[in-house]
Amino acid sequence: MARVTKQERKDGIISVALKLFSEKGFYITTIPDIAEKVGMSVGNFYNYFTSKDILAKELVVYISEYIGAKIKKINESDIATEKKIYEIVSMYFDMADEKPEMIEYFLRVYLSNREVFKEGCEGMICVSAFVTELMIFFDEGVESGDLYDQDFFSAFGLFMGYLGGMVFLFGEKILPDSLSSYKESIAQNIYNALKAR
Amino acid sequence: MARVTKQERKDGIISVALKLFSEKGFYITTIPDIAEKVGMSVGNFYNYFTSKDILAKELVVYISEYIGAKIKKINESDIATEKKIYEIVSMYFDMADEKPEMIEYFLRVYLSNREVFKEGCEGMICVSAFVTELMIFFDEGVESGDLYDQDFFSAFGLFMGYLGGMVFLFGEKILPDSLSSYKESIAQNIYNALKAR
Amino acid sequence: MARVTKQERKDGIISVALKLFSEKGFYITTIPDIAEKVGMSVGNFYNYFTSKDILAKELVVYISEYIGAKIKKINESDIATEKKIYEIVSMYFDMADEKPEMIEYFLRVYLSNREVFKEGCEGMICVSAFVTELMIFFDEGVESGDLYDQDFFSAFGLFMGYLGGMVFLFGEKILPDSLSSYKESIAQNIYNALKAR
Amino acid sequence: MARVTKQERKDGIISVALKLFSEKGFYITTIPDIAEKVGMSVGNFYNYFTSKDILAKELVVYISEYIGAKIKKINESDIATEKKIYEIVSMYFDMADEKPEMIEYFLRVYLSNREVFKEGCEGMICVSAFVTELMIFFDEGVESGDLYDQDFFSAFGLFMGYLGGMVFLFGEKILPDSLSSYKESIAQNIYNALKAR
DNA sequence: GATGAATGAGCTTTCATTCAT
DNA sequence: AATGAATGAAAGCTCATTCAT
Repeated sequence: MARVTKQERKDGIISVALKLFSEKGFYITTIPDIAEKVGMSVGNFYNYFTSKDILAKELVVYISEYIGAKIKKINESDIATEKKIYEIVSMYFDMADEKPEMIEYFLRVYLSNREVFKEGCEGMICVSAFVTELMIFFDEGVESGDLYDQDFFSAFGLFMGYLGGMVFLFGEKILPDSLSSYKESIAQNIYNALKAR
Repeated sequence: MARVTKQERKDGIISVALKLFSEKGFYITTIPDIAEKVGMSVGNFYNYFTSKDILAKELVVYISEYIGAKIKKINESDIATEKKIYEIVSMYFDMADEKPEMIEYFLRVYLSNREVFKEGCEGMICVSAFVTELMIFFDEGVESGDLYDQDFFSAFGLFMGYLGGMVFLFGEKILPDSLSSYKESIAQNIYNALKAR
Repeated sequence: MARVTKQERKDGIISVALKLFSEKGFYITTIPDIAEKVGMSVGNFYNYFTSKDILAKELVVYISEYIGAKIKKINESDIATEKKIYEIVSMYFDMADEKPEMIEYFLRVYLSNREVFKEGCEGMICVSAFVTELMIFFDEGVESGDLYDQDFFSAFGLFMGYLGGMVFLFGEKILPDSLSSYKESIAQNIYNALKAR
Repeated sequence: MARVTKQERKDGIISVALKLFSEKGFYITTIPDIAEKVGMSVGNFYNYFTSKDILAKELVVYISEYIGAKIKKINESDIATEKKIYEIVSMYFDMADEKPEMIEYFLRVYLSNREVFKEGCEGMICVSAFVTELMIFFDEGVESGDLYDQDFFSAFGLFMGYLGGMVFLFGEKILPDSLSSYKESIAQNIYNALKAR
């Protein structure tokens, strides 16, 4: 009778790797580091992920799907576009507070180590779950007449760049206040930038 | 007569390192890589920079001062705040076009490899030249009644996150058009977000 | 069935390192040198000793305990103090003949490379097993009325300095005869110097 | 008008090298270290000593002659052999107090780094000035009937091993008292060991 | 004599990955 | 599935020595 199933082991690795990669960086974190913290042998690690790079890529997909699901829920809720913006900002900042690994991994590992994701994550492949939902949000906002009809990437860059930037500043302990306290003003700024004119 | 002065050598290293670090990443780029491309021996490299980390830190300062000077000029010009925003966006995107190493270094090396900059670049020390100028821009905009008086970091995060995000998308070859073509709409979005209300 | 146990591997390294360090010196001997002679890879060496310095320190302790045990046996034997001196001299010279690495390591590596042993071997920490036994010998000699009651370190310096000096001269091939042939006269000299007066 | 003569420069190097080699060890001390402390360029250093090894060898000769001269004076003085022993011990310990570099260099550099002195200092070549004087001391002592007629090297090993051992213990800060306070008892011990019987 | 930038071999150490058990 | 010893290429960095000026 196995103590842990294969999936549980995999989840264990994902959880530990996310933490270590986001805290110490991709190159600083070693496979022995991860294996030890998971409580398994180095050799066995390779039964679950065939390389360090593969692990890194699976992590992006994992996060993308996780955030994508959250945005999907917001998209499907019956609230105004302006409110949706607030909800997305709120969700993002709450996550940065509660599961900082995810956002930090995104910012510090995925966005920065091109070499690692070059093969297998071309364009937005590994991140499509999450991008697609934002696309839906934006399209619906335009369709409903709430948002100005502009290039999607400009809107996307604003949204994600802004949120990422704030989380980054927070991570650097540069922000004077909690992330939460910025939710309102930032949602407002985004809405002002994107709203129909 | 000396072929190259000491300063020229140093500049050569800076230029090559900027290119390699931003293209291949900090950890992938080796000192032998840099030395070879500069055309000097590994040992001699260390006569100019006492460690790889030190080199990385000097590069941030170098870039920060470079961009800071550009923004300073815009700050000092006699144009409306809205126009200034456009000028900054324009300068940033032009730089990303012509000297992509600088922006890329910022995004991919400085912002991501915390370990490297932990000691010596605490907070915004190494980046102050550039942050200070943006602060001045913002303060003057508020004072003149053009911009809404909000937390500086929120405005800063919007500005830099947005621009960084767009350059990132461009670097990933995800943008359908040139960066230049986005100047107007992005400047507009930023202005809409920050303007007095 | 495992070819070699982990302890056997460690012993193999100790034995080879002792030989090389004592013959060629600490700085001249490289880890690749050691690994090759043991028949293992450089990387694997570090699974047994986490650094060259650590190896050096473990070697001193190893030798100190080895010699300490020998002296202990002599201390516990039921013979006169004068005879004990002879036995110690004899044991020391025999060792210098049969396992010259040990004594040479002591003289040429431990006593000379302060930098290496500064941290972790302060005072006589790494060498206490052996010093303690000599202390016991001396105390018992004084107590039994055989030895003159003087400062321990003076007696210690005489004993070890003298023996070390002779082994050194021998190692330099300066001595006209074998070490063995000096046993009697040197034991006599030591006894004359230390005996009750 | 030259500020310093060639010989003065050489003396400067000798003095600095002696200090650094004895304090930090032969391999830890670099030529740039020495050159800087002397106040000259690395390149110029090589105009005075053609290699690091050569410098090391010249230093031994220098010290050997220095100590040899001191012993010579004692040898030539009109005092009893017992008193001469005391004078030599006293001179040695005073030197260890006032110019510790010399003794330390002997113990930690010359006696330990065989590789360095292998060629050019075979046997006792580099150290003959000093050994010769001790030999004279011993021969005269025997001739005068004060000392027991035994193998010179045994007497030499006792003398130098003992003194070296004490200075070593002192250098390690293991001795409870000053070296000076041991002069009497050690001279006594040596005399007891060597005197006619 | 004097300078110090330049060389390059070589050192210690790390780590992704493999594989016999 | 699981272990962890083993591999070996490669990294950052040092330093004795040279040589153009």
